[in-house]
Amino acid sequence: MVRTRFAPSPTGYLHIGGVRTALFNWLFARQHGGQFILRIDDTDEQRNVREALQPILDGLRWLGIDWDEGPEVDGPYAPYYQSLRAQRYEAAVQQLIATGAAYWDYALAEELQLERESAQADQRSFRYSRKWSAESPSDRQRFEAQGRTGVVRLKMPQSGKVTIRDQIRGNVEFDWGQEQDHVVQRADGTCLYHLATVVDDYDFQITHVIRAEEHLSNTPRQVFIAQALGYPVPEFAHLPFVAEPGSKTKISKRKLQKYLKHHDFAQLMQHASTIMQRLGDVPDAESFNPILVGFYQRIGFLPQSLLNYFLLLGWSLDEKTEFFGRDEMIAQFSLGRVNHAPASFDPAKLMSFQDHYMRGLPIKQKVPLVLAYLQEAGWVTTPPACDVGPYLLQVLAAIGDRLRVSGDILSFDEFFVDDEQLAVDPQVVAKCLATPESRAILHEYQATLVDIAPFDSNSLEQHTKGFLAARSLKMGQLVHGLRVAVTGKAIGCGVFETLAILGRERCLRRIGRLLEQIL
RNA sequence: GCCCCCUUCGUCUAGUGGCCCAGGACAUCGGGUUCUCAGUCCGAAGACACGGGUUCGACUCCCGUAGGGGGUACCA
Repeated sequence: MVRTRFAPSPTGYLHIGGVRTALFNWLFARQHGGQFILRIDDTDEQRNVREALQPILDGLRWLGIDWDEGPEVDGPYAPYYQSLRAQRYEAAVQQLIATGAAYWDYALAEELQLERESAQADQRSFRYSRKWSAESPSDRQRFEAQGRTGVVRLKMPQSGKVTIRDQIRGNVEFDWGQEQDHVVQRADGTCLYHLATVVDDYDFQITHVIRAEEHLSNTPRQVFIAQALGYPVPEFAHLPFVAEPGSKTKISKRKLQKYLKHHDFAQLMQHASTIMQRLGDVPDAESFNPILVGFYQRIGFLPQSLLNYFLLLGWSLDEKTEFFGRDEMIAQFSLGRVNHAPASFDPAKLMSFQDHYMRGLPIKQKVPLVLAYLQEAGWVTTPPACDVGPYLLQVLAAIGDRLRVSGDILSFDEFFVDDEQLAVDPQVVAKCLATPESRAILHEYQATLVDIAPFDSNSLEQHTKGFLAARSLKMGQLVHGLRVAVTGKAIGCGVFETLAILGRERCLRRIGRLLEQIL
C-alpha cells in the first residue's frame, strides 16, 4: 500500500512550491490506489496554529487535493500535528541513547565554534570531537554540576559510505565521514525536525517520501536515525525546486517585493489589483501575491488551470501533451519523468492555462462563478432576482473569451450599473465624438433605434448596415461613438450584442444622456 | 572551505549515439480576419554552458572547467 504525505508548517500561506510538492505526492498516492496524508509540522509553537493552518487547508481543498488522513478528517494514526507528538519523539530519543546511536552532549556554543573555526582554517569539513560527550550518568552529573545543559546528539558513523536510493535521481552516495553529530533533542527537551520527521513517517506508515530537493543533503542523517530505530527506510524522491521567475533560486515567500519587479509578475498583480479595487477590498500586501495560491483563488482562477500548470512545472509526459484533466494526471504521472533541474515559475504561462480552461468552460458553469463577484461588488442582490440567471447567460455569451478570470466580470459594469451611475471615460468621448459630424450621426442613429423590432443583435446589425449604407458611411464612423455612449468605454463586447442585452430603453437613455452632456 | 544536486530557445520542456543543421508549448515580433478589445488563422525569430576525450558518428557516454542551486543550525 502506497502512503505519501505533505507536511506543511502552519505559516498562514500556501505557496506554489508547496502546492507542487503536495500535488506530486497526491498524484502518486492516487495513481497507486494509496493514501495521501497531511501532517502538520507545527513545532514552532508561537503562532496560532488553527488560524495559520486554515488558508493552507482551504487552498488544498479548493484545488481538489484531498487528504485521507490529517487535520479535520483525522485517521487511525491521529494526532497528525507534530506539536502533539512530543512523547513519541522523546521515546525515540531514549531508544537512540539506549542503543548507543546517540549521546548526551554538554559542549558550549563557543567550544563548538572554536572547533568549527579550526576546521575551517585547515580547509577540512568540521566534525565535532565529542570531547564533552557524556558516557555515563556520572559524566552527566559532572557536566551539569559545572552548570552546563545537555543536548542529545546523533553518534554518526565516522567512515564508510551510504547510498540513498532516489526515484528521481538514482543512487546518490554520501560519505558518513562528512556527516555531523547532529542534535536531535534541544537543551529544553524539545526535538528537532529530522528526528520528528523520521518518527512520524514511520508511525504513519509512509512508504514514499516525496519532497523538495533541499532535503536531499539531509537524507543520510534521517536514514541513520531510521536504521538506528529499526525502522524500514522509505523510498525517496527529491523534487527540483520551483525557482523564482527568471532565476534558478528557490522561490521564497520572503521576497515578495522583489518578484513584483518582474514584468509578468507585475502585470498579473496589476490585473488582480484592478479586480480588488472594484470589489472595494484592500488586500494585505504580504498575503496577496502571485506566489500564493490564495491570490488565484481570490481573483477567480480555475483550480484546473493551477493544477495543470503545476503538473508541468518539473514534469512532462512527452513532447506534445500539455492539457491534463484530473483523471489523466493521475493516470499518467510518474516519478521517473520528473525533471532534475529547477523550474522557474512563469506567471504568463500559468495565465495561458487559465485562458485555455476558461475558454473551454460552458457558459452555464461560468454563471455561478461570476455571480459571486457581482454580489460582492453589490451589483447583484443576494439572493439574486430570478431573471438574473438568464441575463447573465446573455452577458457571458457576449463577453466570450474576454473573461479570463471570474473577477473580470467586474470590468463589464455597463451591464450591471444604473444608467446614471455608468462611468463614461471623457478621453474616449473626446476621441470618438470629437467632430460635430460624428455627434450628428449618433444623434440620427439614436432616433432610428426606436423602430427596430425585434431589438436583438441580428436586427440591430442589419438595421445599422442599412443606415450606414444609405448615408455612405463606414461602420467605424458610428460604432466607436455608439459604444462609448452605451458602455462608457472604448473597448468591450460586440456593439450590437451589447445594445441587445441592454435593451432599447437603456440604450436610448444612455445615448441621449451623453449627447446632452457634450452638445 | 567541505559535501550533494543541476546545466537544451527569454520561460516550461521533448530528446537514452545516427530519425536533430534539435521538436512542442508560453511569451515576443510580423501578417490575415473582425465595429473596438479579446479571440482565431498564417508566418518569423530564438537553445544543446565551455574544453577535452571515446566513437565512423555525440545534445545524448566519460573526464575536467565554469556557472547556478542546496546542505553544512539547539530552522524546517
